[in-house]
Amino acid sequence: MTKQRREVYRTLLANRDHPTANDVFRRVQRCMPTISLATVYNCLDAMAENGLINQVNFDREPSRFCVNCTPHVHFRDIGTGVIHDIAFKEGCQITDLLELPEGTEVSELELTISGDLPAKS
Amino acid sequence: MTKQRREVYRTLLANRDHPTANDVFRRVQRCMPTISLATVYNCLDAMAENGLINQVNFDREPSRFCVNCTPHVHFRDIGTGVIHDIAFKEGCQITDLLELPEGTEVSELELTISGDLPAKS
DNA sequence: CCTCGTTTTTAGAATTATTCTAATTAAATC
DNA sequence: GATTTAATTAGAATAATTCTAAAAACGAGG
Repeated sequence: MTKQRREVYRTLLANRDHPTANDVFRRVQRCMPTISLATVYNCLDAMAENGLINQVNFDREPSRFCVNCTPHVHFRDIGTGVIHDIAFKEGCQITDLLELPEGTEVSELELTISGDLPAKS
Repeated sequence: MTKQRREVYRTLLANRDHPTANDVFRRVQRCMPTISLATVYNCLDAMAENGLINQVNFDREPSRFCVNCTPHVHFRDIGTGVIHDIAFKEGCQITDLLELPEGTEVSELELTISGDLPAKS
């Protein structure tokens, strides 16, 4: 654990809006002007490998990062562009819905959804 | 519909192994040596927009393309690297498992899984 | 608290998938 | 068949990410 990693993590916690690596870089720079973009990538990758954060990919867009460690999926509201974390209903296992061979071991699962939220009433 | 688009589509149908744009380019070149990579991207994008094919994204890897138009998800076997199409069980709706606000309209949904298939017995 | 071996950071260059541009060619419509 | 429109081409441009090599920071023993 280095100063840089702590600061990157602190920044992610401070604003849980699914920033890109570049967003994180610009935010961390405010407190730590000498940090480099490569370090931010390095920190994010290291944290993602250790399951501390999640890497979120929408199509060909730049990766985003998410500190929410509870099981959830990502929903992009097409109207606003905002990405929302969506939890599973109680006791639901996505893999139960799939025709996976008996005994398959799932190590990564990423579900991303785009759509429109209902208009506010 | 142009010669190039027909050929790109024919190539995808001939080998349903989730090729990248570059893979498709190299395959189409064998029959049509003057085709350009930009055209392959153009054709793939056009077909994906019209729902004729699917664009498949695993993390930060190059996009892959899939001619399977039935609803399904993608499973990468970590051992072999092969991507398998996995169907849903009868009558299953993934969005039923999620805490989505009543009335949410889903327009895109992508589910990718990595893991290990059971050893053959 | 000093040293040694290891890991991380840094700046900048390199890579690579993808997109853009402008000119040419092909398709479709009348 | 002429004309309008859209697609193709080659190559340059872009942008996210990764790599490189050197310097700095870390952490475990002593």
